[in-house]
Order: sequence, then C-alpha cells, then structure tokens
Amino acid sequence: MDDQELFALFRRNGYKVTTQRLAIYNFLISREDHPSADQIYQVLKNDYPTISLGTVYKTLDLLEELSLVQKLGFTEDRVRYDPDMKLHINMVCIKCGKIYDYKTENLKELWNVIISDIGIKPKGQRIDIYYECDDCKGKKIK
Amino acid sequence: MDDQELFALFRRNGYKVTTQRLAIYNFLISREDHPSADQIYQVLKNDYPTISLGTVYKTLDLLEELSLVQKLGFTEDRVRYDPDMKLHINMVCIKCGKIYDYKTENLKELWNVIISDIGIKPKGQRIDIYYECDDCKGKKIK
DNA sequence: GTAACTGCAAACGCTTTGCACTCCC
DNA sequence: GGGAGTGCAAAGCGTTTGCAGTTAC
Repeated sequence: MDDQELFALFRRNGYKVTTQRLAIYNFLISREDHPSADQIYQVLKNDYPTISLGTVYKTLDLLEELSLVQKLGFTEDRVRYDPDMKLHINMVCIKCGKIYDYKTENLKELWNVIISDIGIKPKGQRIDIYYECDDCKGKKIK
Repeated sequence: MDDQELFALFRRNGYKVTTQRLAIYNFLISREDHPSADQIYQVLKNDYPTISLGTVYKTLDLLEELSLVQKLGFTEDRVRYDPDMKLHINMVCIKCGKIYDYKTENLKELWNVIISDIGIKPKGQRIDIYYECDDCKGKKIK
C-alpha cells in the first residue's frame, strides 16, 4: 500500500493523516523482523525527536483496527507487530527473538484442508514455528 | 500422566513434590479451556486457602521447564497455560476468550508437508485459529 | 538438619490513560 | 476555528523478585 492509498484509508475511516502515523506505518513495512512498539520508538525518535512512545502505541492500535497490522503476543514481555495480514508462518528464533514471515504456495492449500476439516469459519489465524535461526545456531542462550 | 509418574519426573529433575505443585498440575489437566495463572489461583484457593499467586506462577514456570505445559502469550493481557504438548490447533474464541484444542489425524500429516517444505527443524510450534464459539455467536463484544 | 519451597508484599516493566497543547482539515 | 492527535507523565496491572518462615526428604 502506497501513501496515497493509506491517506484515503485513514480519511475514509474518519482519521486524520499525520506525520507520525505515516512514519510508523512506513517504518513497520520496511522491516521484516516484526519490531515491538519500543523498538519502533527508538528508531523513529532519531528522525522525529519529539515523537512519544504513547503515540506509537496509539498508532499501532489504530493500524490494527484498520486491519493493517496483526499484534502478536508472546510470553517474553513485549507485543510484536506484523504488517503482513495474509496467511503465512511466523518463523520465530528462540534465541534472538527475530521473526520473519514464511510463505509457500502449498500453505494456502493445506490450510484450506485443515479449515474444512474443522468446519468453522475462522476470523483469523496465527501460525508460529520456533527454531534457531542461522545467526544463533550453536550459540548459548544468554 | 498420573501422580506417580509426575512424582518421579519431579524427583529425577531435583525438584521436591509438594501439595501445591500436584494441585496446580492436576487442576490444569482437568480443564480444557487453558486458564490463566490468576484463574488457577482463584479456584485453588477454595481448597488450599493459603496458596499464593506467586507460587502458582513459580509452579507454572517449573511445569514449562519440564515440558509439561506450553505458555501462550496473547495481546489481551494474561498468559494462558496449555497442558497439551502434542501437535494441535488452539481454537480461540475472539469474544469470550475460551480456548480448546483441536486435533485431527490429518494435521500431523499436513504439518509434516509444511515442515519439509521449509527445510528446518522446528523446536516447537503454535497454531491458533480465531473464531466465534457457539456460545458467543451473535453476541456483541462487550 | 538443611536445602528447597511457600506465602507475602514490594518491585518491575510494558501498556494505557488523562490532560493541556498542537495541528490537520 | 474546532475537534482530533500528540507528547508527557502518571497510573494500571500482570508478572517477577526478595526474603523470612515452613516443609519435604
């Protein structure tokens, strides 16, 4: 989604377009590791020194409401934000915590088999695989 | 797992067998809705008036370490505890929050296809489906 | 007997809330 | 111009931590 579409989506839903909202959304889609609110804040305050963590949280909630991001809760404290709303697998490194999205043609098809087995209409889903990423393989957990 | 096996597992790992630990584990496996620590505490304090929330948390962490339960983090606050360590789908009601485990013969097979596609060795996984359970269908979200 | 465990309360850390100031539209 | 949005700080709340008293073995 480019900025123009984003503008339109905001306005259509009665929300104003602000510098902060654009910055947060664009930063999020530029990253592939599903950052936390604080990680987003830490980076953005370099370019936007007055931005606040509160605004980051409020904006992320707004993006969730507009179905632009999915919040992923973990037990290790912080919520992570995934800007990919299509069916995919979250590949979660159990050591460094990085997450990337895995997609395969097969998945949609296999998923449909599972869904039709269950016989309900899902409102959403989440598929995580926990593993050791290449960078962390062999390292000790600190 | 019956109490005798549980005793043995605790002792083999250097942990003592206590009334509280047995009560918490047995309560957890008796439930199918994956309660939170506080929900466990609220029920158990009827039978064990001196049990504390801190002990519940510590015990649940111990059970996780022994691979007897899986912690499921969500964005709606509390962590939920799932005593089923085998491959299954968490069916999560988006309205009341109840979770039950769904299992099908197919799943294992389909999952293996996905895993071999990816070509890594998972250390664990989590599969959630969000839906409206029968009790909540049609109800407004409060 | 003693090391591990419990219960209690205080501390912690992420997230939310309240409010005066600011800025889209 | 006016109401929504921002920034800041305080509050909220699930979870963790520290420690004195207790219990398993």
